[in-house]
Amino acid sequence: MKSPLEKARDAPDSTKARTLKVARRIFGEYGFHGTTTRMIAQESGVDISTLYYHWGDKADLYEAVVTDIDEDLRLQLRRVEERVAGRTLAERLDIAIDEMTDYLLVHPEVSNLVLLRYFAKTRAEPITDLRVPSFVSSIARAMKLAEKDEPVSPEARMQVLAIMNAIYNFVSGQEFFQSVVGVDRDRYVTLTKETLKFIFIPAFAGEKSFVSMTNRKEA
Amino acid sequence: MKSPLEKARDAPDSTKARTLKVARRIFGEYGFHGTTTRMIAQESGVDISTLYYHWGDKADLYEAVVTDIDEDLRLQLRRVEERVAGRTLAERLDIAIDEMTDYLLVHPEVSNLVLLRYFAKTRAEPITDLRVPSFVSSIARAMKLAEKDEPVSPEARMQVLAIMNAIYNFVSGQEFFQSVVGVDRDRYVTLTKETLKFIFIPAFAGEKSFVSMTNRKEA
DNA sequence: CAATGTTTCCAACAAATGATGGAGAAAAGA
DNA sequence: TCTTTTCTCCATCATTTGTTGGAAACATTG
Repeated sequence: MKSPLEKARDAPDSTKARTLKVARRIFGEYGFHGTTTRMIAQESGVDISTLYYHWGDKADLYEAVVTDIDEDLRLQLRRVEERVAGRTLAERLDIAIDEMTDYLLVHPEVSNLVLLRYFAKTRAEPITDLRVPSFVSSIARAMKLAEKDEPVSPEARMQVLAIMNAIYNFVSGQEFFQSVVGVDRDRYVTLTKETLKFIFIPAFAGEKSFVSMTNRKEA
Repeated sequence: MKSPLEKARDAPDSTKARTLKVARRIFGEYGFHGTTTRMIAQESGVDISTLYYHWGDKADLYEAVVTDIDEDLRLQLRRVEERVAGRTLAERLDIAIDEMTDYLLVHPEVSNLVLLRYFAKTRAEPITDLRVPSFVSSIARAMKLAEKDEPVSPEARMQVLAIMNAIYNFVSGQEFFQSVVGVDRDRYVTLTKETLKFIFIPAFAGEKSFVSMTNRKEA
C-alpha cells in the first residue's frame, strides 16, 4: 500500500504531483505564512479546491512538502556519501562541497525550506520534524568525526551544522549575496565553492586540525 | 529636527518606543507575513489603531524596524572594530567572535531579521535595503582583507559573509540546533564560540592561510 | 451501456487581517 | 484657566485568506 506522497512521486505529470512541486517552490520562497493556498493553486493552473481535495488543509500540504524535501535531501546525502567513500578527508570535503552546492542550486527550495524552518516560527507549529539530527550524525560518521558505533559528540555535531549551514546560506542567499559581492551568477557559484573550501578544508584537514578543538586555547 | 525613529529612541518608555521594540521581536520571530499588527498591539498592551497612528501601515512599521536594527548593528560592529584594533588577526577573530555572539544572543531579533530578509521573500517587497554591503566592506577592511582605499575584492566579501552568516545561524538557530546537539543553553553558547573559532581561525590565521585563495592580500 | 468512483471547478462562507473615522482623554501651550 | 495639540481607544469596514458543498466532467468497472 502506497502513501499518498509516494503516489504523487510515481506519476510526475499528475495534478497532485504538480501541485506538490509548486508548493515546494512557493513555501520555500515565501515561507508558511507568506504562502497562500491561492498562490499555489494559480501557479499550478488548478482550482483552489482541487488543492484541498488532494492535500487537505494548508498545514497538511506543508507537512507533505517537508516530508518530501527531507526524503530528497536524504537521498542526495547518501549519493554524496557513496561518492566520497575511501578518499582522504580533504578530498571528501572538496567533493562534498561541490556536489552539495550543485545539487542545492538546482533545488534551491530544499535549502530555503530548511533554513526557514530553522529561523522562522509559525503561529501554529507544524507537527513534522526535519530529519536534520539523523542527517547530522550520518555526515559526522562519514567525515570520521566519530568512531563507528560510538555516539557523535556535540562538538562534531556543531561542526557538521556549521558546514551544512554555510552551504545552505550561500545557495539560498544567492540573490542577495550576489549583489553584495558584485559578480554574475557563474562567478558567484565558483566563488561559493572556493570560499567554502578555503574555510573548511584548513579546519578539518589542515596541519593543525588534529589539535583537538577543546584544548585549543590560543591561536 | 528629529526623525520619528530618533524620537522613539530618545524616550524609551514611550508607547511609540515600546511598540517598536515589540515589533522588532515579533517580526524577527515570525517574519513579515507571519506577524499580524494585532500581535504587536496586544504584546505592547496597546490598541491596534494606536500602532497605525504612530507608524503608518504594516510595511512602514516593518521598515522602521529594519532601519532601527541596521543602526544597532552598525554601532555594534563599530564597537567591536575599536575593541580589536591593533591586535593580530587571530586575536581579532577570537575577540570578534566572542563579542558578536554575546551581543546577538542578547538581541536575537537582529540576526533573526537579517536572516529572514536574506532567505524569505515578501509578497510586496519592502523598499528599505539592509546596509549589509557597507558592513561587509568595513569588516573586510578591519580584517585587513583589503588595503586601505582599495576596493574590497569579491573573495574577501564572500569570506566576510561566511563568517557573519555562521554567527547569525548559530544564534538564530539556537533553539533548533541546541536540540540537535543535545546540550543545555550555556553549553550551547560555549560550543558555538569554540566551533566558530575552530573553523575560522585556521582558515584566516593558520599556518597555511597565506597560501592565497586566489590572490588574497595578507596581513 | 449503466453504474460507480474519482477528479475538477464554481460559488460561497466564516474568520482573520489590514486599515480608518471619530470621540474622548491626556498633555502642552496660551 | 481656556485652547490647542497630541495621543489612545472603540467600533467598524473592506479585503484577503482558509475552507467547504455541490454540481459537472471524466474515468473505471461491471
